[in-house]
Amino acid sequence: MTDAEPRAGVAPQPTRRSTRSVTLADVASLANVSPQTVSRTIRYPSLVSEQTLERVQRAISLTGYVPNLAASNLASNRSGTIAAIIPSMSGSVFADALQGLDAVLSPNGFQLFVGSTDYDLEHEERLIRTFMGRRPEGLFIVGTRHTTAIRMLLENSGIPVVETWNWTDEPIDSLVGFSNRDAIEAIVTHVVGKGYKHPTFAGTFRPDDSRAIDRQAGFRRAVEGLLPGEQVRVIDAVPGHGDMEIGTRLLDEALARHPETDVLMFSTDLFAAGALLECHRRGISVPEQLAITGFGDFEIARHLVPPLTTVAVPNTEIGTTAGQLLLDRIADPTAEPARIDLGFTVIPRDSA
Amino acid sequence: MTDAEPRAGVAPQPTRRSTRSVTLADVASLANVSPQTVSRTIRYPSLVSEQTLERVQRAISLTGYVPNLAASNLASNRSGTIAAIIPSMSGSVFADALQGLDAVLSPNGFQLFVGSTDYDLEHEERLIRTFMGRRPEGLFIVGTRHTTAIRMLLENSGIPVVETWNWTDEPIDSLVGFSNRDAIEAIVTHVVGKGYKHPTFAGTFRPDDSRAIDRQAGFRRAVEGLLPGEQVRVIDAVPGHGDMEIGTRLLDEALARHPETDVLMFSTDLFAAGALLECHRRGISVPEQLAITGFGDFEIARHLVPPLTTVAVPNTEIGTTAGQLLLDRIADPTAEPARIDLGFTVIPRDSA
DNA sequence: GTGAAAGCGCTAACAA
DNA sequence: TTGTTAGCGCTTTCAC
Repeated sequence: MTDAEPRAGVAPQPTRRSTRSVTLADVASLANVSPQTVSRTIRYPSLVSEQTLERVQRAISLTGYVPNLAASNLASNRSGTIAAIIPSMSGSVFADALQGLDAVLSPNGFQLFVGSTDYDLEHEERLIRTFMGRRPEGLFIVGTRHTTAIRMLLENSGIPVVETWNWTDEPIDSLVGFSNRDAIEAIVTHVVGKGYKHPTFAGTFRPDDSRAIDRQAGFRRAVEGLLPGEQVRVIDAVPGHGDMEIGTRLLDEALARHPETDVLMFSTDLFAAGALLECHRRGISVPEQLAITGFGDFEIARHLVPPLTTVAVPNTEIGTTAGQLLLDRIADPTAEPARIDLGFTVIPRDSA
Repeated sequence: MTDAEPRAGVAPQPTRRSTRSVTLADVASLANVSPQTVSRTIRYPSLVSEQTLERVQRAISLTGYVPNLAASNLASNRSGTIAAIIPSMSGSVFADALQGLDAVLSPNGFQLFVGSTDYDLEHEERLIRTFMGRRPEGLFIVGTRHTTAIRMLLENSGIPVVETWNWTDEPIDSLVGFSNRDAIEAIVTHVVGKGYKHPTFAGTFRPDDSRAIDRQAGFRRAVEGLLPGEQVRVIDAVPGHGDMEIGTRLLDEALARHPETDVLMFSTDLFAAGALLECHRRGISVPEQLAITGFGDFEIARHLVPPLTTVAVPNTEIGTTAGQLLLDRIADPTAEPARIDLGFTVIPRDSA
């Protein structure tokens, strides 16, 4: 017997290691059917005979078979995934939208890939490029401002894309959001109607955070329209650890730089809450000495003393609506892209 | 010319449609190199000649090639994914951990699959089964209680698993957490040391939320040990919309059922915040008439008036530590599983 | 109702 | 430094 002769009864060396996990073929040979029949049993149980069904199911549970979705994906050209791109995971608003998205998608068999851009469009671009490698069947993204490369990539991707949380006349594909600008304009209109004459707007304005920037623009437009001649006062702070902490810093700065302010309007409820609680501590009475408003209608807004005047926005609904839209367009790729304005609601409370 | 003879110059009909997207082979033929060289150029640029590198990179950008990771996964038996299983996406604590996890994983080329169990172990089981089909290279999971089927599945999965946010002597594999029981015991010890004699514990206690249940157990043990003869008062509420709202309901019930309470201890800061703000509204002075404590050291805790006595737990650090652990064990599968107790810190403030 | 053959797009292993 | 070959585990297509 020479080396060249394979020994009888011994399988030839495989040219590469397998995953060593249970495969369709293993289940098939245990159940004495073809691999194809196992696949059918799993995906279309009604197409196989009852006897086969039973045999295969027993083989599956005996072997602990877990289908390899990468192989399935490759063969079927369907990934069963949706990519979700958000600015940040912490901070509840986007998490709420994700929860809504997942609630709609997961019962329909889609899994969610999540990535955060940290409010950075370059980072967003890298993230999306990587994610596209998974061939997601749909994409959920916060914001309507993107690099031109990403715009092109997504326009040509052939999958449904839902931009969210902003409003634009030129979405890449579908859009589920509201106008942050109009929302701030509405709350400014509300407080001006209440008699306030010297509003100051306060927030953090990262260059790539178009929602915050839209809000600032809304403030500017509202003041110019409603209080002609009035200075447009905007205060910003660098983002840091702790939103309420930022609120107290913004309060400090507003008091120092614009003591004439009669209503301090924040770009989120968390800043407003920090400032309002700081007012308590300093004995500044709200709204008598200084009125305060927020944005977002977080739960804390209605529990604060006094409760916070703010704008409610549809966090969770953005996720569920976008999810449903993606499902519809995956089911029927000829469906038209949609533009859904979920709007906002000014919530008048006692802080202004 | 018979039917059997292929016509000269005409490729045989493909037996199935391709994905119709750009492939390695397309790039290769454009660059006049073999597919393997394209693969190498992408993955190990230093192994190809400068000239080839340039040619291939030009071909890639010309074609807009995006590698198909499902194919890569299948061929290499490496998915580049980590699965993360959390009870809920909304509510910042787990989102913070996810953020930490992603911060460590994503620079190392891993993508995160996220699923939420809604505090339901059966749901968790279904979720994990589905996720395993993606062949994640590691698994991050909140909690140490799982169905026995899942325990077995994960023990035999061959991938590193990190359980988090609890403490146990029998983890499936690695563990990064702290003892919720000890944490509550510590804060009870603190308030008893301050002279309080009639503590009541309040929270929501879902059967599958072992963290909340551990906290309740810690309270019981502490009271029995420190205040012999004292009744162990626990109030629960059904989970609902709005944590602060739950806090006000729990306050109501504590006042009604246990008026002797001198310190009301909540299982999370959010409940405590809701109750504390409700006390303001009702003119109940804190801590004079009623002391209040929380759990978690959320940002709001130090901004409340009076600031909230609570227990700080390492939310984000759980994510980063678990992520590092997963990376280490993926790099070196022979490494020992680790058990890391990140501990907690009682934060004495003025609310108790 | 079931099976055989081919191939999805990539990488491992080996050869040159 | 580069190319060739043989799969990874599944689904599609088509035949029976």
